Amino acid sequence: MTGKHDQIAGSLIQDILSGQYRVSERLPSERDLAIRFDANRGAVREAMKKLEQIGLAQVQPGGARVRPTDEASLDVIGHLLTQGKLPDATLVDQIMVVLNSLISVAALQTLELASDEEINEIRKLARPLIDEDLDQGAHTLARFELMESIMQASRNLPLRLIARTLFDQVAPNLTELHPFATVDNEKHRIVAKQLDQDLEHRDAYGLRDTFAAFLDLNRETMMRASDAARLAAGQEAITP
Amino acid sequence: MTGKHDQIAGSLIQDILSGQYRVSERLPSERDLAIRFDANRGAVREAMKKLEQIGLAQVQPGGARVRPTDEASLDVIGHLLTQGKLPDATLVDQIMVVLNSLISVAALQTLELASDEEINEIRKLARPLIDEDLDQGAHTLARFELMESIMQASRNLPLRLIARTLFDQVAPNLTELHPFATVDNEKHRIVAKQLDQDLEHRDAYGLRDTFAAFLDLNRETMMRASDAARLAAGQEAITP
DNA sequence: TCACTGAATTGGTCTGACCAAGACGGACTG
DNA sequence: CAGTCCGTCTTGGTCAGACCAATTCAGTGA
Repeated sequence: MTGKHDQIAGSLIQDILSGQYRVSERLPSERDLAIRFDANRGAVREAMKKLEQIGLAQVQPGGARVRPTDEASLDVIGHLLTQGKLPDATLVDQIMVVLNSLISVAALQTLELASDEEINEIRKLARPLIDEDLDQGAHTLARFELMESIMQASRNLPLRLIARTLFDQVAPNLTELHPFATVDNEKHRIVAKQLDQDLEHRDAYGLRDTFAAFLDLNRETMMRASDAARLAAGQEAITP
Repeated sequence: MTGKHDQIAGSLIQDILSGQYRVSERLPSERDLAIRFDANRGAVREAMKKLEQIGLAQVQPGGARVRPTDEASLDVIGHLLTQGKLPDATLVDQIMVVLNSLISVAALQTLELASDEEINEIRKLARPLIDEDLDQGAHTLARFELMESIMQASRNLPLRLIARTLFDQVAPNLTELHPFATVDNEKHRIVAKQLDQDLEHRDAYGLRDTFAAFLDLNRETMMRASDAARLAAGQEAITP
């Protein structure tokens, strides 16, 4: 079960992200919030602590103040994605761009340092994309799993932490896009095959380039899904 | 003043990072910790909350357990850097690699979207590297400021958040390396000039490549500094 | 040997209280 | 009248002690 402080934090995060409070504006006092949420001040306090850690608020004796979103922690991304009913296409695209860039690094470092076993593990994850005829949801999941495995195989700790954080925040929002995703299995199959070969031959720069192609395809797919989803949402709003 | 819960959290973080507890091992109970740190359970609780948010511990009814470092949040980086007396050269290098990769993206996106004013702001930060004869510390600071400004000028939110987080965590540890840094001002001057021109002509791909060179130089400098620092520390340990 | 049960432990929440650091309004001064 | 200074009020930080529900874990019984 989600604790009370989580509910409070979630509510406050949503309030801030939806623009209820202006930047540098003072949030209600812990005591007031305790009354509003019918909770103990301790619970509110923990929620505030979370806001502070996420970087959405700066809490000091005298009062807590709202901080600008772009000075927050990476963890806001997830909340930004969740906040609207549908993930923001622009934001999703930006994330994909970042992943795209990082995966290039990961590809090089992984092939340089990874053991044969590790590489085989990665190749295993590519197999379904080559052999099987996955539906949209399973295909998307498989793609992201493959990407993540490359990231984690690199020995670069910051890289891995960033990758995992981003994946963790995107993943929950992915399911909402599944119904709208139209995956071109054939195109992906070709690229996946190439990936598999690059891995087999430990062709680092080949792998990097192939992954670039793979991710462009992926990015395209995600964008199409986002657009389709927004379109559907718009129609739904018109004819409810 | 640093609050009591911060001290407790700091102490626990150091304990965990230095391997006092094995992964998935149970931490002492909040009550025990309260006694050990001569604090109220509430304060300990806030510290535990911080550990959880950083991703170093998973706290559940029944007990808090240690989580593996590579499943933590990006914020551990700072603690990892601070933990030893000297920043770990490998880790610093890994961070540089990541920044290197991200700045390529930022360079492209910035030149595409940034206004002339913004670009002028960035160029202003490059000037000292070209015109002035900075000492080691000032030079390093100027380099990082320039990098950060490019990142922030890109409209890519996740990119900016990652960049700022990394910079924030590296910055405090930078000062310790200053005495050991040997900067080749001439080499940097040449690259900085090229950067300035690329910016002026809005040559996106040129800028990206120049930045790559700039960062390789930077990375090299950081590595040398790290090595020198460790060497000095080693000697100090031998002849105290 | 293994599944089960019950007591002890642990985190989650609550009430109520005190202190010191900031915020804020009103009086005082130029 | 504008600006400064000071006292009060609010706010976060910490503390003490208590109860509940979930988890552990040792001891029991099959």
